[in-house]
Amino acid sequence: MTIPSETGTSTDTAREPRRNEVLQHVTALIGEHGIDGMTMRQVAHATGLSTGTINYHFGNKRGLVLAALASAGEAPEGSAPGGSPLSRLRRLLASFVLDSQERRAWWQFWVEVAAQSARDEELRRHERARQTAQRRHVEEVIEEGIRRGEVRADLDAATAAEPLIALATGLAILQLTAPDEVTVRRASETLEDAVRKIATGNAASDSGDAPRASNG
Amino acid sequence: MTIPSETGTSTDTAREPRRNEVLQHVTALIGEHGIDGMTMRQVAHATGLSTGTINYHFGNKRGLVLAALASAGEAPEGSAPGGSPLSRLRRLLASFVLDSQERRAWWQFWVEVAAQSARDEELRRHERARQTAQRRHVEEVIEEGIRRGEVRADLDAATAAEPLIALATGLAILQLTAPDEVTVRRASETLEDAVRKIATGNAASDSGDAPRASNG
Amino acid sequence: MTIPSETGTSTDTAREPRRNEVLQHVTALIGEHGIDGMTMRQVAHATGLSTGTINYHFGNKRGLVLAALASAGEAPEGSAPGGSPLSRLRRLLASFVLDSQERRAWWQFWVEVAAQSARDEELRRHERARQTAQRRHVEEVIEEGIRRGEVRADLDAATAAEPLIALATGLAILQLTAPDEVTVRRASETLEDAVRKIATGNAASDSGDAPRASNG
Amino acid sequence: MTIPSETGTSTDTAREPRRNEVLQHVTALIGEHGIDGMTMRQVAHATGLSTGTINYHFGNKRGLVLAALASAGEAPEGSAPGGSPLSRLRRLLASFVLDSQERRAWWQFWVEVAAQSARDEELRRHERARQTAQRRHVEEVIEEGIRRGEVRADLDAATAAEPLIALATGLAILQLTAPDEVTVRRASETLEDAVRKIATGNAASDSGDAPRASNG
DNA sequence: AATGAATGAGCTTTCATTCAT
DNA sequence: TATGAATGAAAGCTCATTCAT
Repeated sequence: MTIPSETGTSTDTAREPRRNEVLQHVTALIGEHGIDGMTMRQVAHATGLSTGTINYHFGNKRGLVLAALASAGEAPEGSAPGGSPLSRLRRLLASFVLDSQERRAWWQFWVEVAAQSARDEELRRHERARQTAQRRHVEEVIEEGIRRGEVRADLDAATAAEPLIALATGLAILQLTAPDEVTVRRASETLEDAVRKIATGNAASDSGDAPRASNG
Repeated sequence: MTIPSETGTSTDTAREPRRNEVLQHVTALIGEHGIDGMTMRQVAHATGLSTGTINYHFGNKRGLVLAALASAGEAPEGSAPGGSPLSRLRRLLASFVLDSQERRAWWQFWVEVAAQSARDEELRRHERARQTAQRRHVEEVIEEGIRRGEVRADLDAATAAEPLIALATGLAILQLTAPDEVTVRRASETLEDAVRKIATGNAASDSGDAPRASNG
Repeated sequence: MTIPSETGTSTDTAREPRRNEVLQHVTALIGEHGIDGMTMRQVAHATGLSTGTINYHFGNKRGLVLAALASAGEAPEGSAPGGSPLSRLRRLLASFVLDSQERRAWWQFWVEVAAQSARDEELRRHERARQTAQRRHVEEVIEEGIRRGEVRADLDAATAAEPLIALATGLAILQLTAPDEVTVRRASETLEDAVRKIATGNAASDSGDAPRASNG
Repeated sequence: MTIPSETGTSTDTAREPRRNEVLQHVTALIGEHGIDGMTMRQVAHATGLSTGTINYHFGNKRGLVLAALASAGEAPEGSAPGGSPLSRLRRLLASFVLDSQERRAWWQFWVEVAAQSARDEELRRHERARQTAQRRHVEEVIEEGIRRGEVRADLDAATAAEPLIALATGLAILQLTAPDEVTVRRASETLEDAVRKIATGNAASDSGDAPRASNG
């Protein structure tokens, strides 16, 4: 509750540095135990607060989870600004590669939210908003890539973004289920390949032939 | 009691028609409430049995979920045999399009299992086995497609299958989060497009603009 | 149930060799898990029968326990006949020394029955009967010992038996709680000492001074 | 709330008068129904608390039983100080005479613990500690009796204590199994007799016929 | 704002017992 | 006789939530 109104950013408020700290613990705990599996006591213990205090500030468990979802936003380092469109796209897609504990933890959290979203209207709204924002972001990057000549001009940004994200998402889940190095590396290569396929070759390293063609 | 005569697909439909009936209820209930959210009492009520009986046959809730996962196998109508390789591939990918309540229910079940798998070794093994079988199936279909000239010969079946499934999986989740007609139709088109891109055009309709112009 | 009427002994019947086998398993299981802790399934598994069969023959769990109590009678080797009165007494008291797994198991069974008896009228009757029989047995042995001049003539058999058994019983429980060699040896010595104190010295090995006096 | 001012005996009566109240109920309930027979709901009902509260404070049923065992310590009025050594010994042994409902209840609790101890390492440790403390107490009383000339000087306190307690324990169980006045009176007399046998006659009444005539 | 003891509904699981075969 | 699937009451325990302090 009590979302401060006057401070600027929505992610980290001046008067409530504690709040985000709590929500980060919640995100981690959900990734570790699932939404239903996470208990208020675990949150209390992790944050050093009491269950009473947690409920006092977030109303109830649902409010806490919702707040965590709103706060967790997107995968770490997913949308750092700067660089050419293609390099930004690569960086964004790199956040779908589970090569660090941090990334893996975030995706565990996400898949839990996705599962719950399938049967919870409000959660679904949150998650859909996140996806929409992400898709728009990719669209804009692609559009700018086209303007700069880094991306093939025959592409439609509005059509190309969604499959790209879907592919990345599918690969993320695959890595969640098969958490070995080979799977992670293959996912990374597949995503690089996907970028290569939409690139003109003017700014990207490769424009070669078939994706890793290796047959007779 | 009644020993089914014609089916030879499932693991043990032999003398336990009741068993599979229970597991179908479990699959549905997990899709509806999540694994943690499903209660043994719900299962008992849905099946018309008592909780004692459920536990008598499946050991405990975990055993029940595991059995359901093993039984749920794959998305409905996912791998019906017959037809040309490309049409079989289309049919398989069509099971990732959530255009019926049955499909949607199955994918709700699946995403729940995927979430739980991220933190449960045994579930992960099950799910990984399912994915591996699915990938092999797609690989074989593509290989046969290549042999028959329906699929581009420059493709490597072993490499092409995984991204295809990942794309489809990502789209399935997208449809779960945004369960509207537009999203479903777009997912369907994206998958058809993906098939078109690997087809030669001899057997399937072609839109001509392959991601990159086919090379020598 | 169905106690055969025509066969001779009450302990082992001609037509039902199985019955006593079952009850021995029950005795062992009670010693291992307690009365409440023992389950009908354990009995079924141990005997190779089904729970239905067990209940068919003994009515219910209570009947089974009662039958086991009646059958278990006394500590193993407790009342083998033969030998002089004093040696028979020593042999009987030796059954209170937990120097074998068999004895220890029996006493675990017994203490469980004793605990339950404290709040179960019928069990109490059984146990009291066993104690009475045991006391009479000791009384008779002492009386014969007096007649033969092996036991001090100033003793009253009716008064001396009970404390002797009580001492032995108390020591048995002590050994149950402290199952180490020292405690067992000390119990054995204490009982030998008790026998020595009632003996005249004519037939027993010792009539020495204070019981293990070792001070000053 | 109310911090007791004069008692300093128990472990933690400090700021938890409620705790001991609960444990007394537990002791009584175990005596009445046995450890397995006592339910958490019974405890909740008897104490006026909820099962959640009981588990909140004691962790689980096992923790509750263990706490009760630690708290129950010894038989009521067993070790009140004051008086001559022999009178203190008599008073202590009197706690093995089940002539009041309170005593009987305590011994029912105890025999239940003894039974459970036979197959529970931790319970056994508790019970053994209680027995050791009790034996030491008796040893000290006997030693002081010897110093004061009330107890025969040829006795070894370290050796005499254990049989005395074993005898008393065996009699207590006997009274549990045969809860009639005669048995109780006989137990009382047997114990008085045992005291007489170790007394010199200077301070206590003596029947003169020590088990064996005192030697030079 | 913060606490944590207290709650009680509701969960999974066990188990003696029944009964159609 | 013998079976074992089925039962359902009841157990121990968990946990989000409340509330007096």
